[in-house]
Amino acid sequence: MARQKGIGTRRAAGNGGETRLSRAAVGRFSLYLRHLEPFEREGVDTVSSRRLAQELGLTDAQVRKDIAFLGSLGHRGVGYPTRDLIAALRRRLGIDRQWNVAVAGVGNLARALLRYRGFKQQGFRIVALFDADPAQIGRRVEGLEVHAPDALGRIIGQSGAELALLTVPADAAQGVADGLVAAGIRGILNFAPVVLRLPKHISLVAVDLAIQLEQLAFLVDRQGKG
Amino acid sequence: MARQKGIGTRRAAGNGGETRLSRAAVGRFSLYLRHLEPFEREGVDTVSSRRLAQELGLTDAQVRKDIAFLGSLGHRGVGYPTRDLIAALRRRLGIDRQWNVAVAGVGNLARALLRYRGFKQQGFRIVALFDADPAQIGRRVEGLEVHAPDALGRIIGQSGAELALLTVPADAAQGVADGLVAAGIRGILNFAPVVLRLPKHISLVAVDLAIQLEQLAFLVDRQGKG
DNA sequence: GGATGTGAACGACTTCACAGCG
DNA sequence: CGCTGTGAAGTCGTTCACATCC
Repeated sequence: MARQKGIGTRRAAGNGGETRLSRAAVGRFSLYLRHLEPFEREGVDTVSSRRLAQELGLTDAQVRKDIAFLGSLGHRGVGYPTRDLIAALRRRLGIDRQWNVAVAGVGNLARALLRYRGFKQQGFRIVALFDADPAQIGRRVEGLEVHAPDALGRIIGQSGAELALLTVPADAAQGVADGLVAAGIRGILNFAPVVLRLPKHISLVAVDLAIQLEQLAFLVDRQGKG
Repeated sequence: MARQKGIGTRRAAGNGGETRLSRAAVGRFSLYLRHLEPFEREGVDTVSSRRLAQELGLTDAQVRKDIAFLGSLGHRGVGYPTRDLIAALRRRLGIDRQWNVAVAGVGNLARALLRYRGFKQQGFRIVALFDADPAQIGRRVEGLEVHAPDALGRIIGQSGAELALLTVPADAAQGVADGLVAAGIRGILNFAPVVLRLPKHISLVAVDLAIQLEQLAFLVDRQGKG
């Protein structure tokens, strides 16, 4: 609707060199990072694109293309220095520093996330909890006090949280998300099965568990047929 | 590696008409389905591609292309009948029947999934629980007994579970997955942060929470810069 | 008029294939 | 020789634009 008409979308000259960093590639960066971290501890100080590809189920060319976005840190005939590669990945992913995280909705999912060691390991620190249930407010979960929704603005500001995990019921999600945005949160990881409407400057990643399970059912169903 | 060389991968004739159903499209099917179900209850008996697109943040052309995979069930000048569209989506997703699901690893994440109403609503029924912790074995969670890992073969067979949710710690994941496969499971939804190696005939969907949070950090980081 | 269905254009991502260099 | 880095080719998915039909 209301897009451009005919010739329109011409870009600079030819196709140049610089391709943009694709979203899919960013997901693989996390994969590389997690896979490399044990290597560093085990003293594997060099890794080839072939090895990474095989162990992660990718092609070697793709691994090299991805890593090329981090700069020229490989050595021809040898491979990539594990240490440098990890550092470059962390920098590129924006996790070469600590991120403070708020959690809205303290149910089982939130508790699972609170105990998940992977977050802390990658520099994510959960600093604030919120729940609408009066029975939860004031209680402590994993050492953190649960706050009422009307404390969002104050507590988010104090805690320095920039990211939020949204684990409230579907019908409350949009309202709570709006509150988080008003409180100054910059990005939301949404677990509620609804499509959130947020201002453009707020980043959003959605994880929908029912959709994943449906995808699995589809694949199995398909496997059974042709 | 060890791929084909030159001419290789030729496909039937030209490019014909039939395009394959993309993975991304399947994910959107779930989205459409969830969005449409309330409409049916509210008596909205027709819906246009434009409306769906706007409410889900897509383009109308994409919605039409997706729905075209389900057959020609729209009426020009009118839209799609909600009821038919829902039925076609469920059939295509393979959820026009019940799926029995086993859960391996009864931690907080599993408990969250057990309570998640969206699963049951879409025809997924959790029928068996497993955990390696002796303190859990024999206890009941949400009405289901927790079984020891060595009962996998017997219980999976009895319960008729075809899908499994894998919510065990990373270092146990591959071993438990192998056990699930040996027990006759046909698809695994993996929450452990490892890349599983499975036989080709077993379907796999992976949900990695740390990766999602890292994506969010990347987006926020990027938004802050250029 | 209004909305579907769809070839064609477009753009994004992946793989190929090889030059370049340690 | 082995492995990286990268244009070029290929594949896949999305958007455009319009014929078509109620």
